Amino acid sequence: MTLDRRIREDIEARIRSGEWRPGDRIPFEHELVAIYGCSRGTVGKALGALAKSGLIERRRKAGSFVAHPQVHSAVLEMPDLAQAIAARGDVYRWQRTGREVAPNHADFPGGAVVVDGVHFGGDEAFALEHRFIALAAVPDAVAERFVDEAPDEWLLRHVPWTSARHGIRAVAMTRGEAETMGVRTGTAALELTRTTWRSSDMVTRVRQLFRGDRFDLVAEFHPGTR
Amino acid sequence: MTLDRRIREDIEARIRSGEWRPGDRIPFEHELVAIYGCSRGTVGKALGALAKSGLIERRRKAGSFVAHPQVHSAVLEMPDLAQAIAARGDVYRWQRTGREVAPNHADFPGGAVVVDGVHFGGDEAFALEHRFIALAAVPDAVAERFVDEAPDEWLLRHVPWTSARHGIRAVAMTRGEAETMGVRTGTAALELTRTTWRSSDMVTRVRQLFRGDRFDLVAEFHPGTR
DNA sequence: CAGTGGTCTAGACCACGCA
DNA sequence: GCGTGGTCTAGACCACTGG
Repeated sequence: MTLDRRIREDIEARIRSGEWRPGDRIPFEHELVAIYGCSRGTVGKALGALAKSGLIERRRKAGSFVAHPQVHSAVLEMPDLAQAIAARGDVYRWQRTGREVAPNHADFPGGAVVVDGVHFGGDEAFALEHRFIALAAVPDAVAERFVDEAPDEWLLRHVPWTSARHGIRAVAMTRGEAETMGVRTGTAALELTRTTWRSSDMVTRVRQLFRGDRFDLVAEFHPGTR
Repeated sequence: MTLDRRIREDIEARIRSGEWRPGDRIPFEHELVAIYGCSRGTVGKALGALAKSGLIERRRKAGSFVAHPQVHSAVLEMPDLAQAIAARGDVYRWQRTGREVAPNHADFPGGAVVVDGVHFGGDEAFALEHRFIALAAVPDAVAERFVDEAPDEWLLRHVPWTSARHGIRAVAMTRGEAETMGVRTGTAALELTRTTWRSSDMVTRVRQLFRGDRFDLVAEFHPGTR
């Protein structure tokens, strides 16, 4: 156990136990230096980590204070479909249902490849996918058929380090969607919309539709544990 | 601009631009020390932050390497209902529709308070809520009516620093739910289930139901920006 | 204006793991 | 064995800001 971590966990335990309550000032750096018999650098690193995780606030001249809790953000595990399906014990399969090139799409200067397909788990359709891939950012995509490999896996190998924005909604399936999924029209579905950038260039935009009764997302929030 | 941050952004820019690709080794600490003319501590802090954010991997004796991208987690902003509704320009209102004490609930040793209610935005029902509050962790809850104040706000003031787990699904509204929400039975709804702990004690469990067409969650993923 | 946190330095020792 | 990253030290200067 490193000292840095021990200091963090000591302080976190006092906060979680209620011994130090929101708004309370915790000991100054130089006091913690005396308590733990270490250098200021080590204490500073521990407090810095606690501040980054949102558990404390630090103010010059005033000291460090227990922050007021705000359970307003959580880490959401976005599913890798192939893995999620494999974890359920099913065999994953991608089936492309359509592909075209849109040379002039309003949202994609330089054009886009549009791919439609279905992610299967065993014999059941697990998710529908409708995807745009920007040719300006990923010119290689124009030569790719996406028959044997799903676009997400292909993109992961061809486009390094992206950022993303996800939208999550509940929608009723249209008739065509429901037919493909093998459920009744109007069945509740979880709609995941993801836009992905590399630096400031849009790389891909995808809409994935999951059966509401077969799929759920999980988000964890553990301040200080990050 | 601090030097620590400048080093981080330099390296991140080279990774995002593709100059350094996944799997590539980036310069050793002592090389970066020479490049930036600073101490090893500063370089180490910068690389440590990049590693924590998942942009690089560090291995003893081998060096630091550009990680392979994995867009599998994102920071989800969990809505504060009152704020979310206010942001839409509506007036927020909580209406309790039920409250009882369950002294012997299987999941809550020590019993629980069970609260039902509706979150309104203007005249429209925005979300339904069904909540358990563990009396073992929050004994004060037995005396609280939750008429004037919604349980989430009350809990925020009475139970500091919790961790939580969220589940997100799409469901079809039951007849009773749909009537309360003023929509047709079977309408798609976003179901948010949150369980909250303080240390290892379960504090509360809530199921919130949102109209799918009036509500969406947003999750951002920006490696290195965290 | 005095004391805090923010940042940085120039060392040090150590464990690990590749060669 | 030996070089790497992981951790820590005992200082230092500075900007900010609360009293």
